[in-house]
Amino acid sequence: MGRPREFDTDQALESAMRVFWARGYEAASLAELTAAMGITKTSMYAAFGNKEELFRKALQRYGAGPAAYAMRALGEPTARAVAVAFLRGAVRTTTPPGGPTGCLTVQGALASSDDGRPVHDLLVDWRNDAGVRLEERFRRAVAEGDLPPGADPRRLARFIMTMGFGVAVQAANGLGPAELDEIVDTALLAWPS
Amino acid sequence: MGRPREFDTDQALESAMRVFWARGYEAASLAELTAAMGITKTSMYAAFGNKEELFRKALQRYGAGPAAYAMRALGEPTARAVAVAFLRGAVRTTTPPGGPTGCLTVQGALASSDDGRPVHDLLVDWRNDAGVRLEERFRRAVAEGDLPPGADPRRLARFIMTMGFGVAVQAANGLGPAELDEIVDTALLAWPS
DNA sequence: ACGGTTCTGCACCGACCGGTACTTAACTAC
DNA sequence: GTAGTTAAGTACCGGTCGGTGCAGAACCGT
Repeated sequence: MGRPREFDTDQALESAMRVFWARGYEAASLAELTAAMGITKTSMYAAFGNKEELFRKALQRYGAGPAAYAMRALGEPTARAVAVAFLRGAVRTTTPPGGPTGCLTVQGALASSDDGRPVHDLLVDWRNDAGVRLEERFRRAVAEGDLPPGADPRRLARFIMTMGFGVAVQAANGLGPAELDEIVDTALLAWPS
Repeated sequence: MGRPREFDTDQALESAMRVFWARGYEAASLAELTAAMGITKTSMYAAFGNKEELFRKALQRYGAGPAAYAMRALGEPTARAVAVAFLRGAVRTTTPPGGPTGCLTVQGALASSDDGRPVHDLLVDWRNDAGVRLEERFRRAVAEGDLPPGADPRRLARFIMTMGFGVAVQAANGLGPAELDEIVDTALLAWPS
């Protein structure tokens, strides 16, 4: 009951996510966010709480959308296939045809003022969690004989994550998917046979 | 002639560089910068011009100091030694015992508002230039027979740069030098024999 | 001693920051 | 029709942003 909302919250959140993606958390002003969302500040606060909450929800949406490749990659049958799917996914997501380059979780708040500390820490945790999940998947691969017995799952996971972060920076640097795929091919030469 | 300056510009610039390093360009406020430099805003403007000029000079100092490892690495005798020196240097610089973690050129302005665009572009150029110099060094290595004839210098340079950027993000994520060195060791398995 | 020059410290500028109080509009239940 | 509820729009809040005008202080050459 009450007056119905005149905008689509999913759509507005998608727009906000793109602004955060392009600008980072702190540099994305409420004025630019709400302009992109097509609503007023008042409506944003009523619907999402505040700027930080809006970012948290945008990050959630990012994880379920553009960054879903990371979870999907874990489902690949072999450790090598997981690594390949993960890095190819990173390349695609960081170089979308009609969207911001780079990775929201990397450029969202790599460095920040004291005010942005909560979001900074949130993203640190997000990135580390992704590494832990990759590590667990590789540990399973060792148990399944899919990786050599001497392989170090944690080390391999960190290596793949590091490449992913590097790809995100290179994408922000202007490299395209073809060039990034080449880099990924080179990196995969390090993968244990 | 005129009243002599009461502070050491080099020392003040060093302090400013550290603040930019920890906060990034836009999130570093003039208040925090000048507090760290031990001078007033007026003195800063008189000595360095404005915030953007201060950053440019801090970046120059960063290149000549903490990031000098990059230029130094180019002087190594073999391509492999260059790659090793470059990545080990990146690890050391992004995890200083008593300084900010990560890399100033990466977290300085990966994403920014419109106001920060000039600095953003400056850092993009800085990072790309580093890659080009590495590429030129590897091209020379191919000519000298130091790398296999089929090796692709550009691709190898981009791979090493990507690892360097990834290391910078992992350092900001909290990883220490020992863990980062492990990651570098893993990456170097991809290096052509 | 004195004019010229440069640096310092304080107060202040307009603009924008994230966030909100309040009025009005649009709906539902009765 | 009317009371209750929620959304939308405007106008505003104190605080901070990068940047500056101005007066006085510290030096130089003469």
